[in-house]
Amino acid sequence: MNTSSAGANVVKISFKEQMLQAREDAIVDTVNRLLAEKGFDAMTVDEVAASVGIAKASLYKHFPSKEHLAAAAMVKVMQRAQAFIAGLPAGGPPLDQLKAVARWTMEVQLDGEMPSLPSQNSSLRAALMADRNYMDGLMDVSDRLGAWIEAAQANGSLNPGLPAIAVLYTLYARACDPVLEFLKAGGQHSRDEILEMVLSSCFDGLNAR
Amino acid sequence: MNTSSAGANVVKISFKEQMLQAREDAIVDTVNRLLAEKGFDAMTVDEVAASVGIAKASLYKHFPSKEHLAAAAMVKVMQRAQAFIAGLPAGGPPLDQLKAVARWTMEVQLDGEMPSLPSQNSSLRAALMADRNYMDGLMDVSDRLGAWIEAAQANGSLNPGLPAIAVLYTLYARACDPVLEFLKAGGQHSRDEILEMVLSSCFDGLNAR
DNA sequence: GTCTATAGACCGATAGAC
DNA sequence: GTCTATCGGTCTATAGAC
Repeated sequence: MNTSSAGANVVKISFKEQMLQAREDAIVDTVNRLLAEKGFDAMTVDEVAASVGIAKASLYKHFPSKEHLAAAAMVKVMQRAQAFIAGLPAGGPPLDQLKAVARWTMEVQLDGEMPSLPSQNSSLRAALMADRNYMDGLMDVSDRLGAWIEAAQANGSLNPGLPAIAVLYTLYARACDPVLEFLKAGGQHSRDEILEMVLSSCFDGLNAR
Repeated sequence: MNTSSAGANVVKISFKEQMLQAREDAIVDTVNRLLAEKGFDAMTVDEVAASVGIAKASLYKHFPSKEHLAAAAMVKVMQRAQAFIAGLPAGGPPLDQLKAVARWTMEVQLDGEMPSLPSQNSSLRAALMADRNYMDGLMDVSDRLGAWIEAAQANGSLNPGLPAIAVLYTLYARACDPVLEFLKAGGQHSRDEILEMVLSSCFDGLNAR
């Protein structure tokens, strides 16, 4: 095998992989949208295949089960979160960083891009816990948020009476806060107003200050 | 028909109805527990029948569909909420009343007695909206909470910058706040500590005061 | 003997999986 | 495109109350 044919081979493999990757991206995007729209249980694999425009059998060439499809969508969202966090201007007040992340999370949900998974489904939980990419992303995000939480508590901007883990969970919970969809469905407030209200109730609380 | 036979008839009917009512209560309690444990989609009608200890066909003598089973469970929870609200000492500070209701809601969830329904399921939504008892209960509770919210905002204890509807939704959302289950699963905090933390983050906010 | 309610087999639809 | 499992919902034979 000479250099030129080897080169062609390399290009061909790369191209093929690129196609596979592109289709996988299309699948994951579709799954992500369907998960956000209808939730895991209501989403069917047939629907995914039809929506992507490929045969159901082809889906199973990429992902071995419905759970793995959902896990792939979660991985992608987690990577988006990591990218957002990495893109934040470093050195800002930790409280502002936390607020920015909370706001971003809610924006993703309002935009219909946040997969909604049943927290009780055990097979799904197992698939997520077994997914290295997901768990690594989760750990990474948790570490970064945890550091900001502790820094914000240390500098007196965040309530030091709450355990950091409780604060972390409270921030994560904004990703599936039903208040957002309720207010959106009410139609009485703009997207920005909704974001401000929920962000305020989260950080400032319901009490008067 | 003479008086004595009429009397016997009345007693007999009453007894029969009592049996039916007792079984219906058993069904609703079982449904409530299963809904809290596994959610609507994962709960099967066969499972309900087996758990109650009756035949599935007998279930359908009481409730015409799975959705109506869930609606019945929701009605019962709503009635419990109404009873709790009615039992609150009248005349207290409205903010305290709201906190008491929020705490009660979270206790119900922590005790595994809060049905978890998918908010996206349209047939379930339709069944709930069509259920007079449920809607009446929801309106009643919303009216009472709404009055307290406005009173608390008027007396300066609750942030008047938030629309009352946003406050109401935020309180309702405590009934399905995943932070409770996360903290409980963590095992690092007692039930009371968890309640205090979430209640504090809800009313006082995450920020330092 | 009649009548109701039950138990449990059964059906059609649909999902995931291959 | 097929296969199998499972689910919501129905049907029928029967047991027991009266």
